[in-house]
Amino acid sequence: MPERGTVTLADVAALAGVSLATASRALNGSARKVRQESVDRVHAAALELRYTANVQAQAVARGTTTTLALVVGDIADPYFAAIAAGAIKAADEAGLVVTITSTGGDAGREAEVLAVVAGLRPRAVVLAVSRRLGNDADLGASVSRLVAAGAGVSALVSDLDGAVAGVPGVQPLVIRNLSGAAALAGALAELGHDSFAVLAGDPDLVTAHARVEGFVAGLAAHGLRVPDECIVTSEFSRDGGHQAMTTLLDRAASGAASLPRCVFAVTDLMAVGALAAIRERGLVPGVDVGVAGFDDVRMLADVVPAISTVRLPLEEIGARAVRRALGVEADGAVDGEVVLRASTAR
Amino acid sequence: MPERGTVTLADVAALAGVSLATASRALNGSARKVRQESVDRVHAAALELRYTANVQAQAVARGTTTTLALVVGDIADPYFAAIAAGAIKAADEAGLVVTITSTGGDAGREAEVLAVVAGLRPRAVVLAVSRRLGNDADLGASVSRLVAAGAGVSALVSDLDGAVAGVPGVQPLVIRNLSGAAALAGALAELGHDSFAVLAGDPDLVTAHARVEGFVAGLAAHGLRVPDECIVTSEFSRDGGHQAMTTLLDRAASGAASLPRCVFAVTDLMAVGALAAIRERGLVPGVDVGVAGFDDVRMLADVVPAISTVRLPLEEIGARAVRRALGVEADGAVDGEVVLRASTAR
DNA sequence: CTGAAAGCGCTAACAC
DNA sequence: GTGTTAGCGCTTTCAG
Repeated sequence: MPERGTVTLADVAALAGVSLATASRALNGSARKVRQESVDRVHAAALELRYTANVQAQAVARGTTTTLALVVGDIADPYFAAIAAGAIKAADEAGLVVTITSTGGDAGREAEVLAVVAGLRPRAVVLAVSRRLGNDADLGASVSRLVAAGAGVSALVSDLDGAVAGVPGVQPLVIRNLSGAAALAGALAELGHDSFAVLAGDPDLVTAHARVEGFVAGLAAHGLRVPDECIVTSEFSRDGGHQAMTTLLDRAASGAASLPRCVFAVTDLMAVGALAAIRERGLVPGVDVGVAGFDDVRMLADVVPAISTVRLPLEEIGARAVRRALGVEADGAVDGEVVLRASTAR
Repeated sequence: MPERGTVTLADVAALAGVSLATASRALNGSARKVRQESVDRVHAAALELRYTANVQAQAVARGTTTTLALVVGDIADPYFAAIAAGAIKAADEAGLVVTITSTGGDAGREAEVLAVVAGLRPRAVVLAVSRRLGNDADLGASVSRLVAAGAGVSALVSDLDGAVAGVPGVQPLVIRNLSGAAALAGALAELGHDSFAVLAGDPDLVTAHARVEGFVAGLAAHGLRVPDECIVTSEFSRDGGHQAMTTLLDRAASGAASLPRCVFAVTDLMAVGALAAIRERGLVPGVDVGVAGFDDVRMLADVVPAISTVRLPLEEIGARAVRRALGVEADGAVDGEVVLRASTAR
């Protein structure tokens, strides 16, 4: 029984009665031609032996891998999960296997993770991480090492693209958070909303920052503004949204300030938290105070009231990012689409 | 400038003035001892050259990889995403890189995907896919090939575990859907509910099937039963839940049957769909008709009314699955925990 | 403790 | 067309 440990190409070649080289050529479309009969014999042998080529060995021999590395902040986050889904699909279509590493949102781990990724010698890498303002230097360094090692790199960045976009060899896919948020602001203004607050999340996050900037700018274009004290920061999460909204509510309750009639949360998750906070005070979200989010997280479609938001084609973004990294996609920008729903009905 | 293309161990050895062998031994804890001075010189050289070992080459030489393959149904599904997150974390702790492949829920693609996975020669593989009743034979074949190739395999299965659990070398992690659903049924019965329906999802899915069975059995233990016509099948999705619930509602409206006062959806997503359907008819979910789900999807925590469910520690499940595949976890079963909330308040 | 050399499984010139 | 023979980058005996 030849079924012992692992079957190698040599085993197949032997069984087929051809040389290693011929077997290799028969099993994958090499440039060289192989007589049909040999091809058949080799295939038969491979099948009989249940041979599966060792990808690692092929990579070493060829000097190039079939791996696409995807680095995400947190795969459990629906935002990244959706991007990952799109990326996996596109990579699959390109015959690449996706390797996912997670930074856990920890900027410190980022360098470490990228070092591991570099060891993989991926054909391309897609970076879908939560960038923080400032610490772009080291990221830039790690990334240029990847590029030097031959990997095409695509990064998903916000409008405020820092280091990465500047590194040669990087094909950024920029998500236009700025203009998306501005468009949302405009739409809300046209709905007649005129008193706003922003649940800004973590101001150090590039994404959050850009959305706040965009929203404020969009409002300004309509002659409206958000008082500084109405831009409240918190964690970039459901609970952060809940907490920030509670702060606003508390302030109004104590008479320290009036309650804004419309609140923009920089992500749907925060918007959901805000909804809960509003409800806890006995107010009706969407009526007493409007709430808008960003991303259009699918899973939140049934939240009541339905959340007005800026829809981002997440899966498509993932797919386009891999295509960019592979160098087959020219367009490097993605726009969000404003979707008005019941949460800001007035 | 040595920074050209890729830096190899030979470059490092040369710069450090030692042999290839010594450099190799210095860079990773080989059994053999290396003089401290040499170690330092090698490390210095590696640092200077920005050397990163080629993982593939190491794999070929060592005959073993540092890859853990995770096969999921659909990474965009929060259920799988959570499992993936836990798996990635645990793999990371074991020094393994995770490769994710998605079957897209397509049983046909499964064999294909597993062939690719086999080529990766992963140290271990975790199968987190939606199994269908019946077609276990081929899966079993593919899996035993993986096992033969030296991979530890862990599969997440329901109580109704078919082929996989039987394949030698497989360390199944069984999720006790049956008893979880039974416990939920019991809890609802004790709450006083006495008229039930089940939104069964796709009856061919092992998971859905087990949950229905368990629920029915749990009810039976309390002397209650679900009329056959009240077990309605549909897609295993949010929309499926909506549609199935609508069917029930229609029936009641036409006087063909009375409306069950409590509905069990085999997954939270379906429960959400059911909530929406109930609301569309002007009824109040949680009051006019109770709804319970399964999984306790985190993202759905803010849905109103809060959904009673069976909580599954998804991330932990992912982590344990990799530990099982690695052979370091003995316990092969996971229990869900019944969580009663407003949706079944009565 | 260190180096030379033989692989690991496969590919790619380079001959025949 | 097909076989021979170098490698790919790294690990690991086996001698010093």
